[in-house]
Amino acid sequence: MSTPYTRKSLTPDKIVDKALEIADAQGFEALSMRKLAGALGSTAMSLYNHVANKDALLELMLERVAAEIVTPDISGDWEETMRQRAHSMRAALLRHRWVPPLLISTITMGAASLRNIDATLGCLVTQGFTYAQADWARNALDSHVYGYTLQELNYPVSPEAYQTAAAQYLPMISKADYPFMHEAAVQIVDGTYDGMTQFSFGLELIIDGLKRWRDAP
Amino acid sequence: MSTPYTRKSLTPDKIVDKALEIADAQGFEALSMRKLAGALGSTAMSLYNHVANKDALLELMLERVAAEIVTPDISGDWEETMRQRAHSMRAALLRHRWVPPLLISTITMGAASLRNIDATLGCLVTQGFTYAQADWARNALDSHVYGYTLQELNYPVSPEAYQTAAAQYLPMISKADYPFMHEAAVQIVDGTYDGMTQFSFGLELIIDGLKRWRDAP
DNA sequence: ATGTCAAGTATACAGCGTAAGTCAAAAATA
DNA sequence: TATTTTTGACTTACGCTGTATACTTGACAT
Repeated sequence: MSTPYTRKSLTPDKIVDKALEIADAQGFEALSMRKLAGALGSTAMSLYNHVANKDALLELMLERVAAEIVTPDISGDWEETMRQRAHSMRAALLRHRWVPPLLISTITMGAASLRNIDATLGCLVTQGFTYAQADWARNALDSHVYGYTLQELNYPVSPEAYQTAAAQYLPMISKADYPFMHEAAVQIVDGTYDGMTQFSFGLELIIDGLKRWRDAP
Repeated sequence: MSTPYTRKSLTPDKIVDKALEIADAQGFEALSMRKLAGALGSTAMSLYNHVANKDALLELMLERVAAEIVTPDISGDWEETMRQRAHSMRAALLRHRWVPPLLISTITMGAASLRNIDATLGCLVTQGFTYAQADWARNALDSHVYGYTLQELNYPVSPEAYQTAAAQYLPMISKADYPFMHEAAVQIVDGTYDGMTQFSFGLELIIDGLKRWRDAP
């Protein structure tokens, strides 16, 4: 009855595995059905026996990524729990750079996402937040994660290279047109400022504000 | 005298105009070079006499959007200025829903973007922030704008329909699997919570935190 | 009047997602 | 065991995409 197929050389799992591998390594635009099939030693149309279409495949991929995010411990200290969740979200987005652009066009309402949201609300609600407050808090925290990571991914220079990059670009930043950016670049070159924005800065700002809000709404 | 078409009927400006029109109305994936040319009464290849390629067109489009954002008044009160800038950024992103997905893949370093960033730094720096602080502050504020709008655009239900949508989906949110989301939905249905997250909430959280940080770093 | 140059157009190519149809192997049934 | 049914893989084909190449045409300077 439930004897496993020996002929199934392709399975949804294997397909999603390879799709993630390709997207992570070569970017999302490099992921075509033909290429994916080729990497699996098969042909494009064979994939459609296991995956409805490319959008469905995408949703499976996003669900995998969602599963990588730490599920909040409902009884854990909310501040530390939210911190960990935010950092693991950022890590997942950086690991899979192709995800952020898709977060808009694709509504991800898979089990992993829902479970995570539920646990997040749960953690906050059991520690003094109302449901409305918990929803707002999660929204504000997630906004920071998404927005910060978006900017981080967009940034053309790697953190180690800020100083040399600033030195290189400095002559191109017209002091007349962009006086403040120019001065900022100068400060990065001379070491006054290392040029690194920090994920934790905004995160702690928000956590701190949430704490204050909960205690004195 | 009038020939069937007058020379130079196409200009970069006209092309970008129409491209924005199509993308705003029908989404980004609906914008193809052939379709765009057709809407301009021309053919696809004609566009290439005025625009290097589709990516270059995109950059022009993004630059137009960037120009819609309020340029901070350097001598204005920083709190109010940042508030206005954030709101106008969000408005621009909502007006052009196709933008956010592209913010990652396309580095926008056009004049309008640079001018805005420069003015933002300037406003903060002239009011007591160091350059490093100003950079962090801008980054945190922009993170909120991008992240919040991203979630807002992704959300499948319009704000007016939250209550009816919650009532509709309630039976589908398993109380066993997602107890907290279930309760949240209940509270939206019974009116305890209107289900609306608010852009200003997170924004004020951050502004408040920045103020505190500047005064006691 | 003629030559030059820029703008418009036609054709073509490689790639895409995927609908439709074919075929052979595995599973179910007899 | 023999036969039927189901299913996964494959081939072909269609309409779409961005754009390279080559050709034509209109406008203007000499």
